[in-house]
Amino acid sequence: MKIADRIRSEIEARIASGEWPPGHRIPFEHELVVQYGCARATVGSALTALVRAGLIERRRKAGTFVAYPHVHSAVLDIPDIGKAIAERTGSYRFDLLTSELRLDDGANGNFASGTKLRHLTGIHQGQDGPFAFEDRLISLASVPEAEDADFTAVSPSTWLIQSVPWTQARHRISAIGAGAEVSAHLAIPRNSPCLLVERWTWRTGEPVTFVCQTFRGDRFDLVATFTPEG
Amino acid sequence: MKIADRIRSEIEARIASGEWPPGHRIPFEHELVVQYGCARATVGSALTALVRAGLIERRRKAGTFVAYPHVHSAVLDIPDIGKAIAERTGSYRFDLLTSELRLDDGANGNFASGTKLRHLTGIHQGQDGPFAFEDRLISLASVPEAEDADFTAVSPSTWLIQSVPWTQARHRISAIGAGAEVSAHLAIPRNSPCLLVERWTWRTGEPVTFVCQTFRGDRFDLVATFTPEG
DNA sequence: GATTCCATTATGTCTAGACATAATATCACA
DNA sequence: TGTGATATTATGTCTAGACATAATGGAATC
Repeated sequence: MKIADRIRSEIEARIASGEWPPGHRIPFEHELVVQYGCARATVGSALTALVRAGLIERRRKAGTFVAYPHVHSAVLDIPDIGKAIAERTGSYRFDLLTSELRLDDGANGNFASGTKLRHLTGIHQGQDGPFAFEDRLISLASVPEAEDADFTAVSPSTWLIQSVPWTQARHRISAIGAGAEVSAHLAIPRNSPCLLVERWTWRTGEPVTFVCQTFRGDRFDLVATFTPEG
Repeated sequence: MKIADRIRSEIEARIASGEWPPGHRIPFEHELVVQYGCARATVGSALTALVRAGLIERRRKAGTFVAYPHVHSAVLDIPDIGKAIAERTGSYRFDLLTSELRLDDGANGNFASGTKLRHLTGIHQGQDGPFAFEDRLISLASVPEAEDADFTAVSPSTWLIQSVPWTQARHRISAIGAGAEVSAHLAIPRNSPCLLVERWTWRTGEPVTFVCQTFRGDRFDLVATFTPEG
């Protein structure tokens, strides 16, 4: 095991066990250097990792302290839906419902008004029926290749992931009742609880795609984990 | 600006713009050393940060390559519910409904059977009525102080965050219809869509608390963002 | 032609130390 | 007494280079 990792995990353990409570000053870097018999840069990299993980705080001249716990954020796995469904049910298919070209009417508020868009809708199908309904807009200004792509062969999600390197994304996760369209496509009663995931994706500040995915509430959930990132 | 940050952001920009597409080999470290006139360790730390952000991949002997974009993960803000509601509606209150001590019956599957537990239920109240219903178990083996804490004064979430440094958490997010209990407490019709957040929290591998929070679907959503962590 | 072995090469981790910066405590001076 | 200059100290960033490790391409061998 790397020296830096050993230092990090030993400090981590002391914090987790409560031996070093929040606010406690941990040994100075030069003390750790002596204790572990390594260079200061090595200690430094271990401490930097702990800062990233939110476990400690470093203050010049004062020293390094165990951080007060705060509501962190967790890492949410944004699964490749196709892969996730295939793993869960054994098979996966994307059924394209509609595909058209149109200009942004300004209703969505994030594409520049008048942007040429490809508008797609479709169903993510698992082994035993529909899993999710998808409604997607792709900016042809950012991704001109999307105008001619064949989305009956590859699902839009997969195609985009393989074709467009994106740099920023924002997700909104909420619960809604199935509307008329969704209930018909997902074969569930109207107003059944569904998980709605809306995702905006940007590349260099330019919006690339906006997608609304409506999942059957009884067949899907998201998992997020938090660990002091190792 | 730090040299390492400059290197990082310039590489980032080239990737984001598409100038260096996925699979492209970026300059060798020793070339970047010459280009930026800095030490190899500095280049290395910039590249390490880019690896963490998932933008590049380094292979010994082969070089460093722009990573193929993949559905990664996003950072989900797990809000302090009280704070979030207060910000959104202007006021917040936690109404404790029930509070009892009991032994784990093995039904939950994550506490050791027979663990002494504190079982709490209550309502998160916003300006215009109930926001969420909470059902929580706290392990008194891990947090003995919870036996005597007064949860009418401080909400359990707030109390726990301030008292117990936790190290691991797992969240499951799903959409469900309001059951009898929830619909009564949240003043919504039965089967209304709700966002269900279940959270397990551990400390040094020991389960600390398990909470089910059921949010009114029409009043709450979660936001997750992804950016190549800067 | 196929396989094994080896030198080469780029990254991975580390050392020892330099200089910068920010925060603190102390001391001199008004 | 209060204030500001100064020395001290711990972290922040960086350098120059060492040695380790893994992957690769090609040479030597079967």
